[in-house]
Amino acid sequence: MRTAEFDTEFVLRKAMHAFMQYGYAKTSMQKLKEVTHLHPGSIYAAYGNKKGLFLAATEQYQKDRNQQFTALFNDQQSILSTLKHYLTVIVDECIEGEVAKVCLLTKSISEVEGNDPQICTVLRGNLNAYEHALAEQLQKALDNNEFVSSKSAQQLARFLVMGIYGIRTYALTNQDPKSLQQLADDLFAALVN
Amino acid sequence: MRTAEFDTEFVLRKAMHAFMQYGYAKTSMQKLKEVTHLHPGSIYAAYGNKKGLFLAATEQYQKDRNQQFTALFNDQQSILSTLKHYLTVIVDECIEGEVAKVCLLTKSISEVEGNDPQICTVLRGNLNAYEHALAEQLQKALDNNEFVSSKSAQQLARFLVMGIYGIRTYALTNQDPKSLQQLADDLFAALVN
DNA sequence: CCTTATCTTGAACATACATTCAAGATAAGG
DNA sequence: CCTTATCTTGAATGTATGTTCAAGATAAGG
Repeated sequence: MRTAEFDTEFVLRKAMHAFMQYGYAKTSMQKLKEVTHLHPGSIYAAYGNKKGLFLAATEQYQKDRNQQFTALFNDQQSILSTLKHYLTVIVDECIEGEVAKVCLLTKSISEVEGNDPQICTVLRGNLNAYEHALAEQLQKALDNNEFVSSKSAQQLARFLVMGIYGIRTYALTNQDPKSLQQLADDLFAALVN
Repeated sequence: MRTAEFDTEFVLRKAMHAFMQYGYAKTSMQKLKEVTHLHPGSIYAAYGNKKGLFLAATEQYQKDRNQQFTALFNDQQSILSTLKHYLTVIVDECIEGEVAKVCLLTKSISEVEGNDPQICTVLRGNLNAYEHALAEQLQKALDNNEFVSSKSAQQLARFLVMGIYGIRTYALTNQDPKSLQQLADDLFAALVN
């Protein structure tokens, strides 16, 4: 008998970043070999194929994101102030030089849509879960009377994710931090008004 | 002497739709051959290579989009009501079955970012021009006193394109027409309030 | 109507890709 | 300490890709 040697989280995070940078199609097995320090045999033994590795990397991404999200929203601040802070975190991520300049989920679903329905379904599920998590927080904020709104938490969450997706896409055309932060501020204001 | 036989606009629109459906990397020359009814020699003679064909298709896309935009905003309606209508047009486009389900520019820049700076620069230019065109319309609406705002036309336009990018991305996760239309309505309301 | 320049055709090419596999290495069990 | 199961290694494979090119076809000019 023998146990696997490589660190799964290390491998998946390295793969994840390659997929974020180059996209699904343009991240070659060659590249994945290099960044993970794994030989083809090991990759195929552990994940089946490139798609399997991608889906595993996606899962790791979702885990890491969830942890970041929970850590932020489990502090003792008001939900709204945490949300405002969360938006600035996203803005910072969008700026050149960050490790996670884009969202792996939206970038991948945009690329793969029309090519691989299976991957799309997985990504859609993850993104819907994200929207749901935001809706939960907004519902709590409404319950706490942190703000009032004519809209439901679900509708507010939908608007919020739309804005977040929009900021991330806009950042591909304009890297000016002030413009991005202003978008985040305008989005927040539109939400609570 | 001899003149080229194929219809440039036909070819570019066919290529354009293939790139929209499959993305830049996953649209093979094989596929482009099929949809354009052109043989490799003709494609390479006319456009140099796959990238050249893509850039030409992008140019055609921009032309077609500009025409649609100008046609909409040159009617005699108020700018705001035209804008509201424009948003519903975009929502309709997002729904499965439409010829142009996604925006070629944002889809491509998202995919190619990190792979091909040259293509990115071209796409960024096109998207900035789009933002600028919206800013012009909003400035006119402000000048006409169609609405008042504490924000500049430029800031409003930025928020608007963010929303449009966001709706298009959100549509990849949720195809429900009512949800999408509601997003468009909320976006419009956030803009003019 | 012949010439010539240019376009069309499609087979051929080199490369890059995802994937496989057999040989070698190594950790756990007895 | 030997056995055996499993992991690691990396060369090899087949396929798909973008691209080239020489031969054939055809429209314009004289």
